[in-house]
Amino acid sequence: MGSTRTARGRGGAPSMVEVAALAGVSVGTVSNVVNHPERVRAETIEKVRAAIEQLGFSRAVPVRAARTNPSVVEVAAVAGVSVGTVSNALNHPEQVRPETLARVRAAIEQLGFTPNANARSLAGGENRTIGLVVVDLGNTLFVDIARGAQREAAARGESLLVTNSDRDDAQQDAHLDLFESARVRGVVLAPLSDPFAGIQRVRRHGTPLVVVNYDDGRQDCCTVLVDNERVGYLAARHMVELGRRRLAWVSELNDLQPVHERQAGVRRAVREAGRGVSLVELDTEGVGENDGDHVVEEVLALPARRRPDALIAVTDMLGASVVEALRGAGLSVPGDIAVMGCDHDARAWGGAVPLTTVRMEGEEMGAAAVRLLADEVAEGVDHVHRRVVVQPSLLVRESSAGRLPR
Amino acid sequence: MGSTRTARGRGGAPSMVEVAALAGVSVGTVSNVVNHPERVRAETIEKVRAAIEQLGFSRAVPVRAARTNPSVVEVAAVAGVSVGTVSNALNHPEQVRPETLARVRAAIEQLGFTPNANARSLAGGENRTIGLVVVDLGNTLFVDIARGAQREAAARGESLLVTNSDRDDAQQDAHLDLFESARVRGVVLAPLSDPFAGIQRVRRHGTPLVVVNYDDGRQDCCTVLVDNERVGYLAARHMVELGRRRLAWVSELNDLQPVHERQAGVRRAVREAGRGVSLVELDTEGVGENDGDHVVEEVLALPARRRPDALIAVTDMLGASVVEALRGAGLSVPGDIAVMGCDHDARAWGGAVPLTTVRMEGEEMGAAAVRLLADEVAEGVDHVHRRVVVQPSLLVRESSAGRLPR
DNA sequence: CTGAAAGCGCTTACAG
DNA sequence: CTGAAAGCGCTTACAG
Repeated sequence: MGSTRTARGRGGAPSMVEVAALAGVSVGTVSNVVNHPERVRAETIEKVRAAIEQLGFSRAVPVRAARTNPSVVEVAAVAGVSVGTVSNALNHPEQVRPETLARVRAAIEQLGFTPNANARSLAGGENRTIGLVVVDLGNTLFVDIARGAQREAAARGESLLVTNSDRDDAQQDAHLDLFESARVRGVVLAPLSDPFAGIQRVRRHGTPLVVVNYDDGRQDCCTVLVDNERVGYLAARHMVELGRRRLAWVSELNDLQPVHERQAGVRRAVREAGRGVSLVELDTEGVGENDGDHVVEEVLALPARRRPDALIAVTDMLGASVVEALRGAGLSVPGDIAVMGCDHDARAWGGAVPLTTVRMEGEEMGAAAVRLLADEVAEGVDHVHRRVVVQPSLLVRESSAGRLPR
Repeated sequence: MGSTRTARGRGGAPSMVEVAALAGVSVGTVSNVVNHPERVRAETIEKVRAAIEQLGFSRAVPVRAARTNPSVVEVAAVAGVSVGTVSNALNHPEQVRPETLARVRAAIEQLGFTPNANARSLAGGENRTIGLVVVDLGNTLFVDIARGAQREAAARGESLLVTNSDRDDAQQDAHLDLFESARVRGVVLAPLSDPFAGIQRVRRHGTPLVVVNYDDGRQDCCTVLVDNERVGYLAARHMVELGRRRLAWVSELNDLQPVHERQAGVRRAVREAGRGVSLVELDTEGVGENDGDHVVEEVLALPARRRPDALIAVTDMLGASVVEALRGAGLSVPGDIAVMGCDHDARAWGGAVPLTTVRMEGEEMGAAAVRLLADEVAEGVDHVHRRVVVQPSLLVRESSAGRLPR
């Protein structure tokens, strides 16, 4: 990348690298001459100082230094040992004599040596980094998953690298390949849609993989799931406990597993509530997450005695959109109709009425995923895939319970 | 890692690797025999089939395959070319004859070859990944920064790896070292506190670095900042425009730059508003982000004619806490006192009254950082550090403007 | 257009 | 406890 430049101007000041080249010594030696001349033979000092003189070298704050990293070879030279010993000092310090260790560590410190992880990995050293591919960092659930995974990884002395596929299948694949090509220890995937192809992609190389928040039903990897049936159950039970009697389930009509499961939970709660409580299912095809107006039209079209007094939306986004539409139609929330969502999604939190929701325990999910991955790594070929199901919890806010007294 | 196992049981079914070993051929050849026997010499087919027979090998879904990646050597063998040509097919396809290219690509496909990025990087190949170290993914601002950075990186064909230091200096350092050791193209740092040491840490290796959301005043790297003076200015002007006359600035008394700047902006807006508008500054030492009670005590202790009708808190967290405390004291928000925060922080969004705030454009900040980094990489030693200042924007909600009609 | 060879920076047996 | 040597999987000149 060429030479160094001082902060003061564009002088093109020479770097230690150039001095070393001119003097025919290593950069470590030049550094020693500058910082610790007592460690260097008089003859070498003279040679280096001549080079310094000739090039007009002076230590300066570089604006943008050439990119350069000392290697084990230079560390070994400065410490006066072989590269094998440097490597041992790094990886098996207990096998190195304390004094030798101290000398190596001093050299590392002095040179600012940061081992090249690529070389280390290539040579068969241990890799303690995990990759997490997340479908959408804009959704709170996945941010929570990332945070939980990060904490668990840190607690285990591993590093977590996060990648956001931004709801794009091609990017998701690219990120899986990226982690595979980096030969990370394992991958956690929170996918957009059925991750079958992605799983195959990782699995064919035998890389440990855990899938979060998607049950493909094939059991071909460890999985962390939310109990979505319970999500719906908690929601409907909440409305019943508030005294609501005519519940409505609002969702897009589609094949997504979580949607079906939540719906099943709602039905179960209504069934358990007995005679006085009824359920209307407003699951229309093509209702997007911002189609509250559309939903409200349907609601208002119902005969008065069938009109619901509680709406449960499959997601917070849809719930928030429904709240706005109801208020736009002159109805009060929750006075006329209580509303809630599911998901605990921050994108839905800007509305006028704080939205009741069912929260999935994202941090716990992320932590569980890292634990499963660690087990898979540890167990090797004896590993048997497991699934962890995390329980959701209710979060009551104004849209169902009204403004809280305090 | 040992042998493969079928999904059906613990039979210890043999893998292609073992077949290859027994037959004395490459895995690629075994694969060819199984999938494309027409490509293999009759003699070899016989040898491999004998091995398959002897080991009882059958293609099966492995529960957990041994970890194995084909290398360029195997690709070369299958394609019938040299490894140099495989490399050229990968990196300089225009230099390879179309038919050769096709053969190499077929081999890559067939073997499921994913190049080892570590080896590639070591050998001097190009590295297109950027590292982002973020202080706290729990804070919306940094999630937005990550998303913006990720989009800009993707648009440029680069991969962004995100790491969460979780408000821990030691982890921040570890992550900087992690990216340095991986020899990423460059690093973006959204630091916890003064990043001077961290900057040195990266800079000494000449690695391109951009700092986001912290101005250390030293100009020793590219920086992306929010105009915090304007944050305060927008907040105070908003209150004035709503007709509020006695503003209060609420913050912890400390040395943080953003705090001072926001305060300065508030003062300017009040000054510009002229005679009718006054400002009280409630900046008490030791007021934490949840000390709303404490703040409200101070407010209520003021003589009636000096009691503020608008509170501007330095952060959303403090603002939300103040809202709760005011409501607890029997005051209405914004009826008696309008309140707002600064930061657009999702952690503060659970309260009963949606909080007006000033939003920092996190996505824009992240994107700008990646652009600066790309410039620094492209410009090499001719690079001169720049700073980008992003403008904040007002987000009006109920806590200042009252419930919106629709 | 293709191949043989050197080398990137490490780690790991293996001698000593 | 330490050193010399081989090798990890690539890319890059350099010959052909």
